[in-house]
Amino acid sequence: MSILEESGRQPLYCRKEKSLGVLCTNFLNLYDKDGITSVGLDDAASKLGVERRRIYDVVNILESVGVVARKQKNQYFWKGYDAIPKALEALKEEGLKENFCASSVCTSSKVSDEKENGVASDEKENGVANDVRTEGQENSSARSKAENKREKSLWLLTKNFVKLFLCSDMELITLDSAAMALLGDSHNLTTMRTKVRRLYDIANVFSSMNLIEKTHHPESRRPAFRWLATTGTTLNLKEPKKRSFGTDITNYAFKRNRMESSVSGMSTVSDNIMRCQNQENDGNKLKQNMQHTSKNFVFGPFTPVNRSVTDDSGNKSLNRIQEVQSLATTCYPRYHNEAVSDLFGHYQEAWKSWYVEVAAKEKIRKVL
DNA sequence: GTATCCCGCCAATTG
DNA sequence: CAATTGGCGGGATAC
Repeated sequence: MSILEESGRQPLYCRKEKSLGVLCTNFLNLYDKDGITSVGLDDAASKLGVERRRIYDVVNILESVGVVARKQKNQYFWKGYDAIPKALEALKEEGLKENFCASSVCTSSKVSDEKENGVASDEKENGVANDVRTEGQENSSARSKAENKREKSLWLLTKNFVKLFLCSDMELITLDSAAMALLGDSHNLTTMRTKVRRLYDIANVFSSMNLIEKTHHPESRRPAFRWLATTGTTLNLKEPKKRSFGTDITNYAFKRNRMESSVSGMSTVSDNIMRCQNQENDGNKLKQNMQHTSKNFVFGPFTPVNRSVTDDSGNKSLNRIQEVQSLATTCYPRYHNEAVSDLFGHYQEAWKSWYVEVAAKEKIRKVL
């Protein structure tokens, strides 16, 4: 009931609550339990209250890091956090080996386009004799087609994004530079935009998992991301961020249309409200009564990793260091100086293409 | 303004 | 053919 009441005043639609990051967190919370071995897409979609399309996004990204693995249509294996270290290790190796760092021989910084073939025995784990690997001798046509699509997939993009962090010594990477690097050739604006959009998606879920963290590039002040999980022995991620906004894991809410709650269109709204309240689904609602301290609210994926709350499983003291460290950059003082920003604006374009290119190129190559 | 990035159309794949 | 997958980018939000 309260929801209805409140609806009169509040936005009624909050983009942040619908972010992939939040969805990912919920997804993780929902399946990170003992006994879980597989994930059904339909199940996930309904339990989390989102459209199937979104589940694909999350799952594809998570698959790149080993958290889940494709089993069959509509079904994924649940590997959990424990599978992450291994997956990252594999990605790193894979990235170091193949072209990844060496690639920048020519002037155009290209890293991507790796044909993802050759050795391609990228089976994360043993076992799992799997998917469409119709061995045999014939594979040229059928294979290339499938691969072709696979090449643009979120799955691959994610892997490459990770490799960027793992294989280069760049601590800070802007999505633009990442897009640039992972684009390879076509530098046209639209392609870039699309790629960046995807990277935002990926960055979102990674942020929610604390694999990366958003900051700002020291000088340029441009938003950039920093890799948090140390590839070494122990990953210090574990524990995705707590759920935000109450206890409801479902993501039912109003669509983008804000619509004035005063007039028509009420049908859909109330409909949603109904479901929102119910959240009936099963008994496995992970309840975590968030204390609404307005301070500990974890609003979206991009909030600086906040210490706060006495975390249940206190096995993450490792984070502290990095958190403190990042604080410096995170809390970078922001000042709006007309002249400066204006001047900067003029250089922005040049800077964008210049810096991005140089940074990506130089840095990546340096590793080898 | 700029940075983010949700949403869902619709094409490609699968079954 | 229907159902699954999942590119893609328009345009709404957040800051």
